[in-house]
Amino acid sequence: GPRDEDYEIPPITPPNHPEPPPLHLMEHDSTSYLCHSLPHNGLINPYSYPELPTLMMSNMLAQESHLVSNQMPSLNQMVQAIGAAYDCVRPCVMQSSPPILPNPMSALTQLNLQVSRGALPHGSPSPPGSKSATPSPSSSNQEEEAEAHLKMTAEKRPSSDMMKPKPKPQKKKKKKDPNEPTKPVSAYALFFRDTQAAIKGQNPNANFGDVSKIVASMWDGLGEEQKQSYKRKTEAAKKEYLKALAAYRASLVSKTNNDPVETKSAQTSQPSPHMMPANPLYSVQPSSPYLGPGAFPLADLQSYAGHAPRHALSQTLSQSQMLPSISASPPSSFQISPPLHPHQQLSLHQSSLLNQPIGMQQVQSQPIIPHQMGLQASLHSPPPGQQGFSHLQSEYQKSIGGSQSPGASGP
DNA sequence: CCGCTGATTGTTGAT
DNA sequence: ATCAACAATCAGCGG
Repeated sequence: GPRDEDYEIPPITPPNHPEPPPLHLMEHDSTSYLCHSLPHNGLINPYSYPELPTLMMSNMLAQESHLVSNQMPSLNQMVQAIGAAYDCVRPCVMQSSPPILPNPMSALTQLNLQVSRGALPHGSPSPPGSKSATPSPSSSNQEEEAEAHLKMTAEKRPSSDMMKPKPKPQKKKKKKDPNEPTKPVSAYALFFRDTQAAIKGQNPNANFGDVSKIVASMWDGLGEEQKQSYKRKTEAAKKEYLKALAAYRASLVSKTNNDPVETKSAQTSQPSPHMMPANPLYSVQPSSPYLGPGAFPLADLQSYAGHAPRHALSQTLSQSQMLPSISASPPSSFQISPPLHPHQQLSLHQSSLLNQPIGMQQVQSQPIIPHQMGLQASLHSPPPGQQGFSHLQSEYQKSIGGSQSPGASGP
């Protein structure tokens, strides 16, 4: 795969971790060249999810928790070191520490922070999007070049001649019949759609690239169960899509044969009496549309964050973050998002709709229900904006040590 | 027939 | 309509 290339294998394995961690630890991120050393730390902290995790992953929670604690110290150190090296690092560290916030937001917040950094007020070297910008000119030159070369080679040479079915070069989108039924979006796309809103809401500054990375990380960290849930939806949609497609084709054929004029009526009636014609997909998915954007995702977001993104996220975050917060405008980008917990609702919905294991688990294992409710209530009312949680922010900071200054807070 | 690879598609938002 | 990063999916070809 494309991104595999990057995986260069982490030069440094986490000394502290005896076992290969489930996820975050190992992140050999692709872009590690930027800052290998601190990969996880950045994430780790941020991802320490206190109670959210219960969402879906019970076991992970346990593991991670302990992991987090272990890493915390190292994280600080690393950060410091890194900071020294790269001047930008401190930010990442900061908030990571909250040991256990009562609210789920913690994870989310962290996430935000990371992301927010992307906004970079001024000159920041290398936003995620601008890969070519190359943050470190001298140091990674060779590597970069090599990489680039490799890429190019791969891109151009490799299979171009060899295997390239390439029946039709169609560079970009091929026109599709407008009438043709839309293909069901992939599980990932679905997930992206949902999550993206939440992420953006929390980090307005995050650009598409950042969001994409985060989402990817989340997706990666997403429990299989959850993934499956998405997949199920997709599958169902696909099924219907197939049907619709068949119908569409049939109608098309008939249309061709018969009368073009009948297109409309043919479509409508042909497709299947019992199924919906226009967009089977949407009708199928109860999740996003009904609950609303952000509902599920948000909750998930937290859990995802906690889960520990494998690679990109950490890197991305660390990179970006570092620069911005350097000086001191933490709060600006760092808005804590309202802990909306629509998640609960969602779970219920899902479970009822498609017996979701997740939801059940949550309820069972998570006694926090009351807690959540409270949060929900508070969050729910206020707009997704950032006002409602301002106090939260304070609290959060407080708990973590007031200032995010890395050096300041010693172990 | 299965696996691998490349190309395509989809997500949002800005241009 | 296009692009950004990313993942899923599709299509084609080789063993």
